[in-house]
Amino acid sequence: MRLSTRGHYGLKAMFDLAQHYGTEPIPLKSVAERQSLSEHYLEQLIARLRKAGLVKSVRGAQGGYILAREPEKIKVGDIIRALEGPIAPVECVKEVDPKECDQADYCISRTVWARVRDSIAGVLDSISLADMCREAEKMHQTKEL
Amino acid sequence: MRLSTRGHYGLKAMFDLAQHYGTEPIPLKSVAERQSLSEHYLEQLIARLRKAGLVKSVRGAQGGYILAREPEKIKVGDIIRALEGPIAPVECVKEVDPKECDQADYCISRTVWARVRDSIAGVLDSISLADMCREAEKMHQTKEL
DNA sequence: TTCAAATCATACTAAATTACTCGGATTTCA
DNA sequence: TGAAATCCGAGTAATTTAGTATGATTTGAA
Repeated sequence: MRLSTRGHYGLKAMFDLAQHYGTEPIPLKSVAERQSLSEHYLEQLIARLRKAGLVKSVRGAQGGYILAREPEKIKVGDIIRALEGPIAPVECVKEVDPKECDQADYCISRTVWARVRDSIAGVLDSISLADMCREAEKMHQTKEL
Repeated sequence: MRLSTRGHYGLKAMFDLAQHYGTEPIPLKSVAERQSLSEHYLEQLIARLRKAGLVKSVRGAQGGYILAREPEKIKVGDIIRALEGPIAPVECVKEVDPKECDQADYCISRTVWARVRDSIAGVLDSISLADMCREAEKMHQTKEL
């Protein structure tokens, strides 16, 4: 029941972009450094995020990446689906285009996995990048007291 | 965010044993046939379940497997943990012995994954094999009307 | 007593996936 | 014109997955 590093690193990168939202484009190199990730590997991840319409790129010198919309309107679920595909603990309850087996109608374990899927999606779709930024701010303040 | 077939098949097998609970030991061969699974592969899965104390084995002819306790007292979470290890979308929020990175204290994405983990565990630990048997019964009745 | 049905144990393996690296082409600001 | 950046595709070592193969051991029943 593991996420790959794609989702793991990708969320970190998007959170980093969210924390710099509203300024100039952020080069991947700086994201990679701050988050301690491989820049080349991040390139591949951000390509998926770009194709999913979650970030915009600015090419050339002084270029970089920007969130395609406000942090409030990007949910963690959007990011994870873009990087890892539809949420599904098992193939037969994939959010889109599930491959159901012949016994799907009678399969009780399938209903268990559907509940797990909904529970995961519920959490991921309830948290926005803006929520994460607010939590970071709160944590920072608590630390300073 | 996928479960391996270990958890997937393992739950099916345990559900099969639950449906036959209270009778004689059930040979793996019949479980494998009913659930359309490889018997040899199931052997490996059930070995883990036995080591985890969830099933008891009876060796020799007329032998087989029995749930180690009532279906009411075996949760899906017990089965999944025995087969897949501690529940954790990412390494740093493993239920036991998590490998936290240096920034764990400040890492906001980590708190996201902790919430996902708790949500998954909440669902899995709320469903017992007995619940699944009742649901199967209900489904069967509905179908007959 | 012997046979067959079963569990138990270990080793092997093909295929897929993961988590990258590498090399270079292209774009664009200064 | 050069440096900083994105963009693109290929390659790859390591790991995991999903089994298969082989055989030893146990035990109830004919």
